[in-house]
Amino acid sequence: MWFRGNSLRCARFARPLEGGRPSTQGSRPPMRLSRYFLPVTKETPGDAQIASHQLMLRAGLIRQTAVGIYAWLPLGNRVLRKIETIVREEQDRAGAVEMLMPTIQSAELWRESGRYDAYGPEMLRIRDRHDREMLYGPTNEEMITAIFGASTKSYRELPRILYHIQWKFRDEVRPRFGVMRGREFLMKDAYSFDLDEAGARHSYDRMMLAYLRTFARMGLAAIPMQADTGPIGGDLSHEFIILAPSGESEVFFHENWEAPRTADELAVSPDDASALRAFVAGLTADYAATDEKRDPAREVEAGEALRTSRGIEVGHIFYFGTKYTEAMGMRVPGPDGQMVVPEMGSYGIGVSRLVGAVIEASHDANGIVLPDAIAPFRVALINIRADDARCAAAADELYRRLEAAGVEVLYDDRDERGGAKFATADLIGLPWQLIVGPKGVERGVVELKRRATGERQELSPDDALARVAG
RNA sequence: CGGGGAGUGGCGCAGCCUGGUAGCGCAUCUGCUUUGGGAGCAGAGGGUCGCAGGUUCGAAUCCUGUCUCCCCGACCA
Repeated sequence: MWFRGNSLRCARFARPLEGGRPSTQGSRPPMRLSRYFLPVTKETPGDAQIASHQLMLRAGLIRQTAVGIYAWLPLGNRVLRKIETIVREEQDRAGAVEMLMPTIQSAELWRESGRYDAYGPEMLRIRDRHDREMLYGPTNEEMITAIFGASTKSYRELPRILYHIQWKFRDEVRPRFGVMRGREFLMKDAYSFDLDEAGARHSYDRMMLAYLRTFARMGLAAIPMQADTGPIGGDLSHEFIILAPSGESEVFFHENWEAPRTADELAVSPDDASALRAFVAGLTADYAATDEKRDPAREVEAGEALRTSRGIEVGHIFYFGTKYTEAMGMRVPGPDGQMVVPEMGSYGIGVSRLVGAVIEASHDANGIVLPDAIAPFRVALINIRADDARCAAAADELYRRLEAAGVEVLYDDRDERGGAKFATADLIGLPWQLIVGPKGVERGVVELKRRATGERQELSPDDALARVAG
């Protein structure tokens, strides 16, 4: 049996390694390009159509393994994790509680809500060895309601917002655009449980704020737009759209939405329901709607300030009342002793989709231009003369100092020509390039280039470090 | 699911119509020269042409089946 061989291998690995290793190597991933796995290509792969997909393949972020299914290579994985971390921090800040539910679910759960038959062929259905019907979860409303409902015995345990960040699968008829419309995708989905509609609105506003902050931190202008609630049902719903020419849908909005908000502008406390309501109402006062939800009257009102664009959906929040709590039989005794069916909302962010969406919104002719907040490394350290001892020593020294200062650095120490290294650095789009060359070393300076603007300056190594660390 | 297209060294492609020693560019390896924006020259390695049948003296090429992938449409985070 395969597991016997496997356990034998495990046993071998369990033996202590001979000889010692420097502790830093054990605890830190290699960030020297000569030991990294970054398969970049000069030519554009034939099967990618849009810029972000082409660039993600060329820059060695992903590889497709089946239609709509991607492996995340080291650099892509780091971007994914950066985004995930921001999402998590803002969920936590909003008062949501993280958990983790499985990818595989039982059909029985979905029969309770009636969605097993309703969902259609987008659901990947599988059978286990006992011929039990299972599925690879496309979402988790049923599961969270079953779990949370089974252990919640009083109104005193409400409200709650629970979330997890987990892989989902939807068997799209036609996957395309790389990770932006894959079949397997990483998603943050949160579920709120409240005693009444007023409470549910507060939960909704908490998530609205968390979403605005999440996208603001990524440097994205993500616009909350009135949206259809889709097959999931409900009446209060916003899609978060970022603008990009290749977006999947047409959107209409007031020009005030064009400037990205900063997280500082969104510093209201999520716990004060009425203050938050007022704040969110103010923020969302300007018109913004997807194609299906256009409002001619408000567009006339916006007048000259009305803008239209293509957009990519990166998040969706909606309140849908008692649809699942009712179907799954969740009830708790309320303050007056009467049974109450909790009000729910659910809130998704397409984490893996965001990687593509950000790149779609931020690239140029030379490659990806990553926002600082989600860059896999902050600095590309480039020694343009690997054979020059003085350059190598200067670059090695900078590498050590950057790491010591806690700056995430990818050190291009490969035996390549300068041009190839510049091209790679531009392609992968790290925010800063720190360039060490013989001319500069001669004069005791290094060159610092900002990827987004192309702006370069010569600085002493000390000043360059300070600039990059700040 | 309907319509269209493609599978040929790691990547991008030609060859197929008209069957006869499998080619080009990039990448890789070796040597020399080069070294601030994907270097030059010389040499080398690497492909049972997606897979399975069939036709034929002979199949990348023709026929049948099958798998995989791409594009357009309807659908979706």
